[in-house]
Amino acid sequence: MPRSLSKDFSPVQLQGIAEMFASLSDGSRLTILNSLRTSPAFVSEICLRTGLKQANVSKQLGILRRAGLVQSRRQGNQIKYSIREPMVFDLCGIVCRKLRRDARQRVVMLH
Amino acid sequence: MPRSLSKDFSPVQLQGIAEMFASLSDGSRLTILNSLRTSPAFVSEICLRTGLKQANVSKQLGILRRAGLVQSRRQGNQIKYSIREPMVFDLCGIVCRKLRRDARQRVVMLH
DNA sequence: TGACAATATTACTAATCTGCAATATTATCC
DNA sequence: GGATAATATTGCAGATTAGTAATATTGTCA
Repeated sequence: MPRSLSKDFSPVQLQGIAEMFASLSDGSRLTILNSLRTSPAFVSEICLRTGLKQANVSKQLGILRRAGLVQSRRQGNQIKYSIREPMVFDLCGIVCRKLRRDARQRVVMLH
Repeated sequence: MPRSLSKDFSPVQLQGIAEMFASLSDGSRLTILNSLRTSPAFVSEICLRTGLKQANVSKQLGILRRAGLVQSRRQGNQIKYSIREPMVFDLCGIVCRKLRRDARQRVVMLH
């Protein structure tokens, strides 16, 4: 079905979508997601991988979990986080390609 | 190529991606984009379609334009805005499907 | 040129958000 | 139980944001 014929999003949908994008609109949170891409990790490991402070990592993980983007499971003393929604990397890929397109075009415009 | 083998995003890329998501993280802006989906429109038409105030629409259009999501072209007295990046609706679609999945799963969990 | 219409910008308030230090919670081990 | 380690939460300062009213800009037409 061509895009032009697909249905509009409802106000409720748009609000939900906006909130999901808000969860993804912070560099630290994307860094954390990216660090979980290779493999699940404990909070302390995420701190090491990203260089972010523990309190900050916990806070951002809470936001990501409430958004349904990561999941956690206790393992003894520690809590292991993992990606719950791999589609987030699809989103990032789409955006990243767009950013590259824009950058390339900006180069051309200067010639 | 399986996702697990694709390359990480660089810090610079992640920051850019986060900023793009930030542009999309507001209900009014998504409403404006959605209103432009059917057809390009003048600012005054966007106000009518969305019910948003003129100053607000202009402000949000500025953010969307700076993000490279819409483009504008003057037509006499008015300025016509149009979608510059249809991929934004792909993003919304992906997120929307995820929200539906989550909602459905929440229903199941209550049984 | 002057009046008018369409859009952009500015200044502002209220609300929200990030990162941090300090503290609380939870589980393990002795 | 008490000490310790891992994680979560709280309170806070500084920065950012959305929406608004008022004002500035830009183009059209007489």
